[in-house]
Amino acid sequence: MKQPFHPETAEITLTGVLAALSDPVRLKIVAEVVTGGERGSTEFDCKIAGSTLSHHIKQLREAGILQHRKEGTRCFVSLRPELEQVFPGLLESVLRFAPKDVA
Amino acid sequence: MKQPFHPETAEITLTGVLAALSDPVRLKIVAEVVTGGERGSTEFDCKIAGSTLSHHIKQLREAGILQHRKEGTRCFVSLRPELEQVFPGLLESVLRFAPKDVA
DNA sequence: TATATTGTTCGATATTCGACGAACATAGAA
DNA sequence: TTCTATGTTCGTCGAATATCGAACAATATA
Repeated sequence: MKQPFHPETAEITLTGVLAALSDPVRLKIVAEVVTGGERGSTEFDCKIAGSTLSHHIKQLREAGILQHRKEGTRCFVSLRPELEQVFPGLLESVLRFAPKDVA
Repeated sequence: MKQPFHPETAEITLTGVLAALSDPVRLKIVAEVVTGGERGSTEFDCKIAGSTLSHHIKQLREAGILQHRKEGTRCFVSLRPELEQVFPGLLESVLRFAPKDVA
């Protein structure tokens, strides 16, 4: 059960986080995880190919925004708690305006 | 004295703003403008070519973050006030962490 | 008018990104 | 072991991005 790579907390950068959030699909994923907690990676209703979804989740994981846990054949993503310590309040400030793009 | 193109307020998007801010050079420019008000475009101490600087300023302008004013042979950029109306508090929340990348 | 200053635009190059399908890997089920 | 479900990785494509130098445009000044 090899778990996916996550960067160190010290490697989380502001520009990296902003770049990861600057995509509507990824913003939607983050918004769902923030409001609903951990989600299986099939539960996001994006009309994109599975490989593309995997790509976006990887971007969010490597930016330090998401945790990614494998369990059996399933994958679960949740918000990475260190993000709030590194950039307290940032995510909330951004997601407050998310519906403008995600809806 | 043709003035450069600025998008309509309604065209300012969250993802567009985040993408524009997800670059260290641009983040630095915005930070300087926010703290120091209007600046001549030669006053940013970035060690990049003038054409590249022009490109970055264009990105920020087209994202709705900066105003761009030409006066004679000089150019002056300042924060676009509509940004605060569209996404109140967003810029402050981001720039609070800017030194981590800009310094 | 001629020259200098200041930015912008253009062309070239290299990189990255978002998207897809196909192939692969892993783990559980039959 | 064989099959099935679930994701990941790979290869590829076109589009976008970052960077530079060179050429250009506009304005002020000599």
